[in-house]
Amino acid sequence: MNDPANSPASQTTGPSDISPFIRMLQRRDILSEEDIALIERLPMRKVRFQPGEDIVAEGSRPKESCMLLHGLAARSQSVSGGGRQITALHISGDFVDLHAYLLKTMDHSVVAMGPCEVSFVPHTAIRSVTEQSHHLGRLFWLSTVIDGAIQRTWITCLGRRSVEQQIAHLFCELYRRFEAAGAAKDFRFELPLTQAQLADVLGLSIVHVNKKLQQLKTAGLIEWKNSTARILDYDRLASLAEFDPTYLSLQNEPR
Amino acid sequence: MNDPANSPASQTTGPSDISPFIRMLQRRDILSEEDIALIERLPMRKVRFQPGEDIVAEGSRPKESCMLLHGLAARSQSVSGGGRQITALHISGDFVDLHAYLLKTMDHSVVAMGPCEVSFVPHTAIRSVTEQSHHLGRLFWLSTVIDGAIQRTWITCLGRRSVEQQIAHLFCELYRRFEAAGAAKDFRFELPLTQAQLADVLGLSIVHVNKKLQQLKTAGLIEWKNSTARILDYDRLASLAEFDPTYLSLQNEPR
DNA sequence: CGGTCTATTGACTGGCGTCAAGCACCGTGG
DNA sequence: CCACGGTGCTTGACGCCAGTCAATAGACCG
Repeated sequence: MNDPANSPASQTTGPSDISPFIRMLQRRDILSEEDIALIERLPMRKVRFQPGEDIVAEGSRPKESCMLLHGLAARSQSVSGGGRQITALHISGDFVDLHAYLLKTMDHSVVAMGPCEVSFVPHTAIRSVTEQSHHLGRLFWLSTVIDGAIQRTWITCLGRRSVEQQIAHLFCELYRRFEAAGAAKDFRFELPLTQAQLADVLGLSIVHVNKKLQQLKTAGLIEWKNSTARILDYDRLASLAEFDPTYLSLQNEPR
Repeated sequence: MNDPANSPASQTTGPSDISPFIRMLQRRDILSEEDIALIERLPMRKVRFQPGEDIVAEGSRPKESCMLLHGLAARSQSVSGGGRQITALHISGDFVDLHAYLLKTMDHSVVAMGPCEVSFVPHTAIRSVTEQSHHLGRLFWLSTVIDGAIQRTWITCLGRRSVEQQIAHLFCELYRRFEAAGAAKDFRFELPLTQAQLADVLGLSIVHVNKKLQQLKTAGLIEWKNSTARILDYDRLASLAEFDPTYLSLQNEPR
């Protein structure tokens, strides 16, 4: 089940366009010319992945971290019996497994949901940049800390919210994140997930997710077909979910 | 419900003993004399809290972060209807809300479970230390990243494990963390939680937690009374929980 | 045109929440 | 000394939510 596609990931050489990552940082704080130059000089190895492929394997000890330039990726932990739980979703501009720079051993895998374009950055280069710019060091740190804030919110959703609320909350979160990344507007965004993958996010069975999705659709709150999601009534959806975007740290503040 | 005790937190002056924090860092990497000196010179404000008191309030914008010197504390998010979810448990030596240094606004509160002794460290001092020592900067970062790893594991437990497994997993995790902190041995540790608080950790009702605890007790796996927990058969408990301590990063490695 | 993947729907079962009652313990005050 | 209220733990009855099993239909592909 859920085995990665066996076609090898295609590796491309040449310069990567890391502007999604720079824009992500600039939404959080002002970058100096030197900071931007440091990032642009980061050595990178660009790789494309097909849906379902492993980008980083659970249990491995990578020597580089991956930045997602395009697509949707997830962190996934497997459990006995073939099941799995998705613990994070990442979009274009996210420095997905930056934490592995310090953790050394992967306690989960990073998987491509849709087609993904990824840049691998050596840990030695990350170290060098953070030692040359305290400010970039803090922004890298911030990136992992925001991931943690999102994870806390997911814990609360899993533990204390109804399934409708969980789905509604996830749609609100993803929309706000895509919107901030410039990848969504007018309450519409690309969501290349299957219902089975969504079930792995929510910790539920496929059947149940399907039925609850129907309810949200017939209630006129969301649409979702052909990998395109649309929020029909954001205010009602957010109030159903008790969604408060503070945890996403979308405000630009000096760090 | 769950209102903090109305007695004001007692504030003490004088030097704090931050050795629990230093020991925590030393279990993860080697500290130089200079690093230790930098930490010992950190300005601190030591405060005691009674069970149930708020150490840091949800929604606040603290100018200092708190280090837990003694006791058990939790991060808690409240939901409508008076419920709450505990998203993390912290023990002696943990730099509990270090992430607030970068996040600025608290998306959750920090609450004392048992009696707690806390040191507040100004964010300006944290910044100064991380700019004086890249190594300490990485270790501070690491501390927040390990918190994230624990949160991921909790997500997987909430989403994809049975209640027995969740409780078993939590007992294994806490024992290994207490043991590493020197606060537990022989499979015995202090766990000053009520079953209601444990229910808020697991996202379950009090009644159900109680019944599943009985099962683990009658199965001869754990004991827990008078705030003292004991694991009777660690191997069976860990295998029931599918517990793999990798995510706790208990290995000492250069970072 | 068959095979695989995804979405959908129904029937049945079991897990977990809610409500409720009762017990044990403890500190307070008559 | 005992009555008391508060808190935490325990247990049973009942109902709903979510999982499992199963079957069907549509989309895409070889």
